[in-house]
Amino acid sequence: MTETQTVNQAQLSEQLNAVGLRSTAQRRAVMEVLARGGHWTAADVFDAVAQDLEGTSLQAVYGVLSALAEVGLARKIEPPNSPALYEHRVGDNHHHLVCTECGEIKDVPCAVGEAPCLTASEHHGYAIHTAEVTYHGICPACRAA
Amino acid sequence: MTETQTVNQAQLSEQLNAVGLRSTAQRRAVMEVLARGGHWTAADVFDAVAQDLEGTSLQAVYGVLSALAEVGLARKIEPPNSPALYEHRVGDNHHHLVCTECGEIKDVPCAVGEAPCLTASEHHGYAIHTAEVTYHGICPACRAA
DNA sequence: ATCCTTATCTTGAGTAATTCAAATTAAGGC
DNA sequence: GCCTTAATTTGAATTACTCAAGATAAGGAT
Repeated sequence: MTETQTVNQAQLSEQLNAVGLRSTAQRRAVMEVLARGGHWTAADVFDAVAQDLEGTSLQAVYGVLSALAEVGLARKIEPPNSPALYEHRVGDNHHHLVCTECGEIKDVPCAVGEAPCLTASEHHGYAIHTAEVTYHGICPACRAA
Repeated sequence: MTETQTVNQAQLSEQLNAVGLRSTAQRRAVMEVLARGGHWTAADVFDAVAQDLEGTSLQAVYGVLSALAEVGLARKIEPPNSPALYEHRVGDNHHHLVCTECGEIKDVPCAVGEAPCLTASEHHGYAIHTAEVTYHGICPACRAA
């Protein structure tokens, strides 16, 4: 496990340096947490990070998360009625399915192969770089209730 | 103009009653504002309403907007880095184009005829009722700068 | 037309998520 | 191992929104 840790740390440092960010303990810790998969609020990440790295501040976590999102190492999603969520950015273009009752969020692969909705019919002169699809529905558990 | 006002008021009352909501001055005022088109924050609506209808509270505006959104007379959108926006619900299924620099938001008609992305490839048992597409890009003004 | 019930609005306070700013600390090139 | 500058800590502030109790007004019944 110490071995694995070390390997990860080096990989994380590389990733950070590659995008021009300094490799700090806080950033590596946040990246490790996100790498576990799933969707995390800033507070969730803070709690998880605090276990490994005592004395980290919530503000630092906010700063790290937005830095990572800015350079594309993490993805920020902002669902209705929920604080912002962050996820480890895997290269795929996946979307989100959110339950309008309980707020649960699931990943769904991009509907038709790659980026079906990436081309807006009228782009108003915008240089479009991403398209995000959010499906709203009711999850099985809430339908039952 | 008094004539037009009267007509609008009656139409608005009908729309409200049709969905089982009481027709109040505040609700009609908010509906008139939204009918002007564009995207409005709760605060924007409040400012606009306050000119016609003195003594209206911001909380009332919040209440009216969520009531209207709930019955489908208005649509709520929640863009990144911006308070929630409301727009008059026209029946079309249009989407939004948001500038990642300045936050400006444009409407775009649904890309391929009707609801191209409405069908998620994996629905995880959810009953999906809407799909929302948000395009992220840079507006002409910000590209120039 | 007036009363009565209940939805809606007002007033005032409270909260959660996030941001700002000044001082301190630590990365990484020299 | 310095030195510059980015990043973090600490503490406070702000924004967007929600909650709750009492007052008001819609709209059906009388």
